[in-house]
Amino acid sequence: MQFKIEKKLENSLARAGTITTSHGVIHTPAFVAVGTKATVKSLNPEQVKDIGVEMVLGNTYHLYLQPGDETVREAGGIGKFMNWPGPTMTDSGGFQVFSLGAAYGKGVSKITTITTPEPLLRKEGRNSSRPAKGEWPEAEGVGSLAKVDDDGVSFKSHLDGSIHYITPEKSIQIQYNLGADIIFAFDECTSPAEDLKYQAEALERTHRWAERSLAEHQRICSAEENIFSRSSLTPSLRDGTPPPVASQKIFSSAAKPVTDFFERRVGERERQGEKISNGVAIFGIVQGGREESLRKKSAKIIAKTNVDGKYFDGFGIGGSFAKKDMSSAVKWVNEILPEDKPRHLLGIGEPEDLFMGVENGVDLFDCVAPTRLGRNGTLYTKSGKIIIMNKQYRNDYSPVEKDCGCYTCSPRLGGAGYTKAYLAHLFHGKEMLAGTLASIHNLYFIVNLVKNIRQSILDGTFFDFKNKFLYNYRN
RNA sequence: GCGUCGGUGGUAGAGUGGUCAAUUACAACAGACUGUAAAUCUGUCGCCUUAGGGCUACGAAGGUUCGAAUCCUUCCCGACGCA
Repeated sequence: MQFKIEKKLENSLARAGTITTSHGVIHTPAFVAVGTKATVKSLNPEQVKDIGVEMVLGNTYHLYLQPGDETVREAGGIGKFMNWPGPTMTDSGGFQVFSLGAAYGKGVSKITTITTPEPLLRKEGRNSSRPAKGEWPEAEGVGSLAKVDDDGVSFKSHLDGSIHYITPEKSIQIQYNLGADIIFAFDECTSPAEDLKYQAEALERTHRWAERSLAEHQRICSAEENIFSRSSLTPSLRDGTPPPVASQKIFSSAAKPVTDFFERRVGERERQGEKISNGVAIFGIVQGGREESLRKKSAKIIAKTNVDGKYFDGFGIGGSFAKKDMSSAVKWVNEILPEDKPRHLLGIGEPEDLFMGVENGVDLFDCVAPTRLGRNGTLYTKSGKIIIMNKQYRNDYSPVEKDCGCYTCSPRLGGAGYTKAYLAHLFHGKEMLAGTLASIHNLYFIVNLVKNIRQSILDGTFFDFKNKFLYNYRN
């Protein structure tokens, strides 16, 4: 992976650049489509591509549970598996520590209104030792499906109740099997309801896990280099016989031929003439809640974390934010992180947040909002969000947005394109097409917004564009 | 014509003397959703209201009762059976 900055915007941290991976180029700032279970919900890859998406984000935890990372590896990696030819990244499962753990059943999410510790929301007795095999400590968190200890996280599968233990090493191993271009270190996303003491403890843990993630990444990719580099690729391996001992440790089902997959990757890298020591880039994740000292400390530590001189290739900024805390947290962090590496603001992507993030030095975003809102009947427009099921749209025969270039809004087949009345009808009728057309529009809206933001950086018109857009958007 | 069963809020359908303005589902209306346990979830859903309550309601009209959607009588309507 390579990151190049094309232009920096004066009087801000904003920059426009490119990330090059063996599967293609991402023009940053960019919005990454979320495809948790190796699918951008309701869309096929061609639709995703036509929308203008340049990278898709899968999830370690979800794909590990179903269909299993081994299956994805055998399929040739997440991109090949889902028939998406472009760049991919996988989240480490760190967010599920939060969403299935501290946040479980509490109505707390990425964005909250909580800005002070709320003891009532905290679980009792957490941070104890790892549960014994086959046991789930119900008493320690009512209904919670994730439990953190210093070594890793116990998850109780939401699919079948089975218990799984994921460590930083395990997360990286799974992510290697998933085979994305960019992977993330395993982290703990904390709830803002936790007190400062817990935030600090969790942060220390995240930092230790960052180093362990990086070390495991190094271990695997150097093993991969040894085993699969051209010079050492032995004839027996080409036949698909089991790889040597070193890789058997890495891949539990070593009997299966894995050579094709790696040969393909090696070949691809060589064809592109890239001098990359490994095809997989790893991003470290900065946490620290809303506390300035913790955020800055985290940025410093993650930035300088290295294993044998190998540093993180980029950075994720994680956490559950109160809206008003987000810009300051992002700014604190990006002022410290090395300028020459990409930063990904994890899970954030409302229009206002995109401007805020870019202005404060963010290069990559991902967010479930466009697809989830779309499926649930809320559509982005330049003058704010609309709920398409509302009565007023039942007989509105105009497109969602007149000058929108998305498939849903554009004239097709000699007609005028889809109308609000038609979308309202599809939603009221619970038709599958509803979610698809709405997701296309919303994803296009957000992806295109970020593209326009990028262009405004190149043109030097960022602040003008921002002010005009937000004025209209907020009515 | 005789007999049987039934008529409940926009719909379906519970309730069969007081805890019933009436379970529930659907529809309707409004809202939420930010590294996806989400094609999900929440609220409202007779009328009025100074939000405590007031008023009108379970086909219609009478009646029994302290009290009726619930029991009785007559009528109207529907389904089925027999003529």
